[in-house]
Amino acid sequence: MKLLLIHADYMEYEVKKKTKLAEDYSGKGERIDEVLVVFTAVEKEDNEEVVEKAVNEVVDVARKVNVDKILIYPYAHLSSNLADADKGISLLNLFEEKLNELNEFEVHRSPFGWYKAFKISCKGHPLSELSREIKGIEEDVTQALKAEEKVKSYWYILKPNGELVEVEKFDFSNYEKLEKFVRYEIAKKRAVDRIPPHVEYMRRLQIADYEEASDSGHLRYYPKGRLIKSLLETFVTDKCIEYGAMEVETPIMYDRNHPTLRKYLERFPARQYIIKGDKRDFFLRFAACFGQFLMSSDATITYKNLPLKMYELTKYSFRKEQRGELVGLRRLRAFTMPDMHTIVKDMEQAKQEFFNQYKLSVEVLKEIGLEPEDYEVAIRITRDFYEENRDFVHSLVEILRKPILIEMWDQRFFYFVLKFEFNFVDALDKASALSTVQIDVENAERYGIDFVDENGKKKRPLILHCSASGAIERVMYALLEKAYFMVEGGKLPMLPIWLSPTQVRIIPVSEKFIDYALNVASKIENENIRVDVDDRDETLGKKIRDAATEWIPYIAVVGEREMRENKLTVTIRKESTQQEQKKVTMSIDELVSLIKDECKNKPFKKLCLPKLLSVRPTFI
RNA sequence: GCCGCCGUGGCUUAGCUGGCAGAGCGGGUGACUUGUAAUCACCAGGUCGCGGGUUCAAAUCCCGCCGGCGGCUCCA
Repeated sequence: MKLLLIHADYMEYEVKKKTKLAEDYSGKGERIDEVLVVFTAVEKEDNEEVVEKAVNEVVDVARKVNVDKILIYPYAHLSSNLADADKGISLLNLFEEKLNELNEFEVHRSPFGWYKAFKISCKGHPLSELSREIKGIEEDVTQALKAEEKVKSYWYILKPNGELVEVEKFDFSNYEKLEKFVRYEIAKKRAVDRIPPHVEYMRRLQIADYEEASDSGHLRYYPKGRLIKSLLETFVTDKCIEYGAMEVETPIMYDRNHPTLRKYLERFPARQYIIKGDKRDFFLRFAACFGQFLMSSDATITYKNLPLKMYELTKYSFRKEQRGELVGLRRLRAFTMPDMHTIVKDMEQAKQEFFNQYKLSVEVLKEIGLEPEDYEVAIRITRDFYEENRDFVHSLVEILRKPILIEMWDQRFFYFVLKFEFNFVDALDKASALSTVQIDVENAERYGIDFVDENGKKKRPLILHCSASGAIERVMYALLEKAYFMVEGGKLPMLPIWLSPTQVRIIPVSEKFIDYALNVASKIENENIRVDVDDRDETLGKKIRDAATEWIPYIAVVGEREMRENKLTVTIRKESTQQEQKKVTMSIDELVSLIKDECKNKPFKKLCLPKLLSVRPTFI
């Protein structure tokens, strides 16, 4: 809402002619002496709270300049973002009403939507001309946050035997990670003061880096990082399509004032990126929900189409997280999220899908290289839903057979009644959600999504939100943190073979063997394995060391002996320790089939760097 | 967003009670032609995060900002 306040000797206006938007009015106009004129433009985002605030402002000024008459004068020209006429009129009426309620001023209001002539005599003292811009959005945030604060959580552990115990009564002695996770969730206390291992790794391995020229939380990915990310993206996308989802693509920005999106948005306005357009303002999506829900709402869906699964890899989702919360690959403001939505006909089908997608998520993480012991399960649920679906919830614990943290609420505040997350607990004891599935009971209604049932009747479906792996960047974070745990366990850190940028490095013992090395490399390369050759003029020891610091899983040295015997001497990282390297003599074919076997059913991409190390740039 | 710590060649850093900005790695050149975690020599490379202030003099002291890390808060 925009206000222009003029303290006037008098204000005189004459009502001339209707516009299309005119409200009913039968008078001719009026003249008011010693008045505070409030030129007012009602804007799209305005609401009752904005009016309240405007009233306070106006009263404040009126008292300061000591007037007892106020004229509210609708004045569209103050804003380029006007609300529609209905809203304008109703909020102006409210404005008038609220001022009247104070019984302190004589309140006038000139008619909305008429051409009017006016004369005004501005007093010209320092307070006689003031403008005010009033926004309600900040207020919305605090309201929403207040409501959130009121939600009390009850914490339980669901044991593998199906017993539900209060968190305080659970014996954590064999569940160190779960205990850390629970403590993080409930108490949020940590006291580790150092750079997270994955941040050091992501830079040292030339995977990703901060980009100061962008906003915080937007990273750059070097060739190796891009390759890893691309493989993960392809893998998760393939898994969701295999699961039966239809891949779609939707816009990354939406009208801030779109009637359907607005409400959903207002709850979290502080975390939006806003883009100013010519006529409209836009926000950047924070997930694929908007696009897919709008698409679903326009689609013709019948019971035969259900469950209907739609998938998009959001590149990117934007969330303007608080400044102090951003860390490396763990928490970003722009991230890549596999986002699948499933439209189901009823709660039975929702539960069935929830169960299946829980299993899908376990499988996706496992194939990526994150085993069930690498993460902790949390289920968030409303008490009603739990009471009605106790057996179902308990059936979930059967899947992994490990204790689950349960957070229960007396009433539903979020859009879902049930949600699970797989949380990774890192070297600093921080927990981050990877996979998640939620049963949404609110958005089908909000977006007007429906389907036709067997009897030809329109019905409201339920919707599941599923991110089978969680954000891709966060998966990379988890893999790097996991590598750090390997170091702590006395092992050599590494990525899964299928994600290692270089899978095999060929190191010629001296310059004489470069040709042979290239020959070997091309044989391996033809088998869709990423291989490179260290042709630099360095000592063997140096080249071995460099390959090791790059976490290369297979290092093959070639020289006189290998050439003669047509074999490779391969250092296998996975089987080596910090003290001792595991060296195995094997043929090219043996090495190839070893790697092929380890990368079975995984996507492959070619090496995105020069094959020769001598011509390769360093980014960091 | 709030509080605390940090910011010196591409990287890791010394210098910080004010007085010529130093090293190692990496890079370039040359020598060496190497058998499993750093070969040797020489050379180049610095607005000391940015802006202001104090001072004869600021990487060093003060203020503001930007960025990073941690804590709080938050995580649809």
